[in-house]
Amino acid sequence: MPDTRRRGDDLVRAIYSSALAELAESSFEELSFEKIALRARTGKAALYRRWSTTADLVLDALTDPAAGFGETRPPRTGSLRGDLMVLLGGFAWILDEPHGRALVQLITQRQRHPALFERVRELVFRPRQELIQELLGKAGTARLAAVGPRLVLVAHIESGPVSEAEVEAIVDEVLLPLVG
Amino acid sequence: MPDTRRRGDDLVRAIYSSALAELAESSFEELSFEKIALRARTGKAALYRRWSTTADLVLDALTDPAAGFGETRPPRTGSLRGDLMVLLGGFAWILDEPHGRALVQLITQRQRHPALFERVRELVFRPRQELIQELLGKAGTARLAAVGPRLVLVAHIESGPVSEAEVEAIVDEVLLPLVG
DNA sequence: CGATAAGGAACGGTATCGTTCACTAAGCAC
DNA sequence: GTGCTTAGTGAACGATACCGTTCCTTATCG
Repeated sequence: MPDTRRRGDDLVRAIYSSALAELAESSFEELSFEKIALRARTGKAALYRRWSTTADLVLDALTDPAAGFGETRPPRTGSLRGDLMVLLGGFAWILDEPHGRALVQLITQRQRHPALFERVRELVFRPRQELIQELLGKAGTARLAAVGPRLVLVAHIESGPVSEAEVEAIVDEVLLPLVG
Repeated sequence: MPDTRRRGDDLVRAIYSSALAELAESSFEELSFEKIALRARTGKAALYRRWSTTADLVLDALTDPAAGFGETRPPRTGSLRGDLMVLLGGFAWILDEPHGRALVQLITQRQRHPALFERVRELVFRPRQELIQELLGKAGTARLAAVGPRLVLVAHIESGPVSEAEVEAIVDEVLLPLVG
């Protein structure tokens, strides 16, 4: 039975994954090295050797490209409506993924962990907002470009997973009328 | 030194106040009978005599009219813009009050404490949404009426207290164009 | 084979838990 | 007022869980 003990990056990625999964299921306040180590089936020592707080660990986990927040490319479907649907639909989808639910837990941490919150904003909100602002052209102020992602986010917080139909409604009833 | 020991409703209101204050400063997960009792300068026994979980306590605290979530009356300033400003401005103001910050802590509790979240929705979101929908007249769908409060809420979550100018921008750049 | 680091158990320390106790202030009946 | 009943105060309890750290064993890699 070879390869029964993970090392290095292999182990680190497993830890990241466990941390985000744990975060998605509970809350940042309830995160602990103990639970993360248990879920990753490793010892706490391996964690303390690398990080000194759960905030540091989560910060690294978010930054890791493998987490899936990396690139957000412009859709180019041909129509503004199509592009908005792809961008916001993708956002809604991510929010329901494990690592996306971890993100949702972090948005309430602005005051207590500014660095963590800022990282979330950089990884999730800013790239989408910038893309949308480009799509909207000269009509798109920063505030207007933020409306779509923000509405999707609150919809998710209030009612859970945001359906395609809901995204459609946001695009058709709010965003398009505003720029048309 | 008379009246040094509170009883009944007097004490209960002090407990409610302490619970919401404690919640505003930390998070729902970190709430404990111990902290609430300490802040209210009473014994834990007085709390356990009335509630069995912090969720029950907070639920009652929110429901208490003295908490300040009670009435939300239509503004009637004469103009749609004025009415929207009053409603959304008032909402933004509440979110920065102690009991409003307690509310913000609860909006992430939908999955773990549905009853608690539902109460928050009833007390804060629904009344404002209904009033706005009335204001908008026949042009106002439920989804459209929710846009204002939702944008104010996310603005608060992302950047802290929402200024009058920010509310003005939401009204002028988003809401009014949508119904004009 | 030797150096490194993972696995896992154990440590003492701390926090909160829910409960119980004796004490005494407050409210009520008379 | 006096006395009785109710209930808030405040401290203590043992139980439990988890904290962050350290230890020894052993797999992995060069």
